[in-house]
Amino acid sequence: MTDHQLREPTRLVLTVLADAPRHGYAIIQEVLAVSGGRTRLSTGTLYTALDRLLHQGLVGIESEEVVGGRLRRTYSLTSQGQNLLAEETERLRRAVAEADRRLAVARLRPNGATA
Amino acid sequence: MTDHQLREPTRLVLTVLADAPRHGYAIIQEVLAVSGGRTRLSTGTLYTALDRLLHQGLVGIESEEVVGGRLRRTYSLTSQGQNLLAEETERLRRAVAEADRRLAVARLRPNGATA
DNA sequence: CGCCATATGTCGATTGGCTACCCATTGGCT
DNA sequence: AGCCAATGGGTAGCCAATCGACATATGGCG
Repeated sequence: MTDHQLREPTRLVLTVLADAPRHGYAIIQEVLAVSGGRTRLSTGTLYTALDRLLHQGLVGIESEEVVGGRLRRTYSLTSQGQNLLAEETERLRRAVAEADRRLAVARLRPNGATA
Repeated sequence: MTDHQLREPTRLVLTVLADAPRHGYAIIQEVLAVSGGRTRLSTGTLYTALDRLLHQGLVGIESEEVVGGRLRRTYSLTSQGQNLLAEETERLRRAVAEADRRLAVARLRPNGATA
């Protein structure tokens, strides 16, 4: 199925990787900033998500450098990831329009349509 | 925080209940229509979601009628549910704008996606 | 009669996310 | 010296929502 069902944390990871490659910690900071402090990505969520996205080919490894005996990876969005994010964004745009439309109807009749 | 993180199926249920009360099967049909046949809500998802949403006070029971020895419930969005959907819609609107902005940056430099 | 649409529901497995940990280093405050 | 915050990367176990398959019942069509 083409039904991808991205959840919010995962979608935000792809979003903040869209304009520039970043390493894990930077992704967390960026998501925090973008969401206005609302979405705090935990490391548990992030690294398992990155692992999953790597296997799905949605993100790739930009570079690896050894810092203090540790591997620091910088991740980037693959073209496949870009396509998925673009599709998902279109889907959301439609969902937003639909919700707006229906919420407007609801406001016209404050007590609902008596079935 | 009470970070609700609505998943897509749940959000679509609230969306199609926004303009009019509907019973379960009608919700499934409506979601299918709205999504252009893309999102097929399974009954497993729907009825457990409705149960959850009832307990959370986001949807209410509009009416109940007995048809063929069975209870047919018609659900409606509560004002609390309306507020949540409105908030969620605003959040999504910002997310869409953010994704658009970053995807535009990505298109300006096609070198990034090394994959 | 079999099959499909309508209609409501349960159950087990899977997925993804979350909390809570683990590790290391730099730097500032007391 | 002892501690905390920030930077940086990672695992384990538990939980909630979703998914797929099944169960059940009525009524219409061929």
